[in-house]
Amino acid sequence: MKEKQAVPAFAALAQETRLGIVRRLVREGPDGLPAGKLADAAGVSPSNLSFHLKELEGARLIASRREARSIIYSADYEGLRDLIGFLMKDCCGGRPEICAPVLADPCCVPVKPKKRIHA
Amino acid sequence: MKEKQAVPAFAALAQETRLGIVRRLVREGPDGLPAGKLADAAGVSPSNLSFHLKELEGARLIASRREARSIIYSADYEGLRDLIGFLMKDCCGGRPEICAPVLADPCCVPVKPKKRIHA
DNA sequence: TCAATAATTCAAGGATTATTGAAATATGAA
DNA sequence: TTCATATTTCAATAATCCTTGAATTATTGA
Repeated sequence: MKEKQAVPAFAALAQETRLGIVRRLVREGPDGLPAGKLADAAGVSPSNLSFHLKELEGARLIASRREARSIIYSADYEGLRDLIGFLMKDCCGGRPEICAPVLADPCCVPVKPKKRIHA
Repeated sequence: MKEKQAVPAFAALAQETRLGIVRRLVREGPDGLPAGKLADAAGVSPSNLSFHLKELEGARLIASRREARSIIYSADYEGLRDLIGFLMKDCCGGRPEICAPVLADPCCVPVKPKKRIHA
C-alpha cells in the first residue's frame, strides 16, 4: 500500500460512526450485515449511513453485495490487512522496536496456537 | 487504546503532509529533527507546519523538546504502537485471518523471539 | 540591550466533510 | 401493475479542517 492510498483509508477510519461500522463488520464476519441493521446499530439515519458506507467502501475497508431487497455490507479483510501492513512495514520500517511489542502481544498471535507443553 | 482516542489518531494520519512527517520522523529515530528541517522536507510554510505538528502531537504520534533555539520533533513510538495495536487487537479482534498474514510477513518479524508474559 | 534566528499563534478565508430531509431507484409480493 | 420495503442520491446547510500571512514569543550572540 502506498501513501496515496493510505491517506483516504485513515480518513475513512477517522470518524466515530465509520470506525464503529468497521469494527462491527469485522466482528460480524464474512456474512456481514444489511445496511438497515447497520443504521440501527450506529443510530444514524439511512441516508447518513449510506454516505459513510460509501466512504468506507471507497477506501476498500468494506465491501457490499445485494441480497434480495437488502444490500449486505461486510469487512474487506484484504484492505484492512493492507492498511495494518502499511502502518507496520512502511511506517515503522527500520524501527522494529515499534512493531515488536505489538507482535509479542498474545492477542495478536497468529492462528496456529503454540503447542502446550503437556503437564 | 479506546475508539475515542483512535479517531483523532487516524485523523492525524489522514493528511498527506502529516503522514509524511510521521514516516520521516520514524525513520529518523529518537534524535528526531527540528521543525525547520521538517518544513523544508515537507515543502510547507513554517506556520502551516506548526499547525500539522500540533495535530500530530495532540494525537500522541510525535513528541517535542526544545534544544537551544530549535524545537526538535521525534516519533512517539508508544503512541504509534498503541494505534497499531488497536487496529490489530480491537479492530481485528476475533478474526485472526486479518492479522495472521501481516504477522507472517518477514518484514514485521520482531527482533527478539517473543515471550509470553502472562501465562 | 539590540538584532538575528527558530518557531508558534492568531484571524481570515477557502476547501472539504458531515448531516438532514425530500425525492429517486431497485426489489419482491399481492 | 401497484404497493411496500430497503437503500441510495441529491441539494442545501452546518461543521470542521487547511492554508496564508502578519504578529508574537523564545533563545542566542554581538
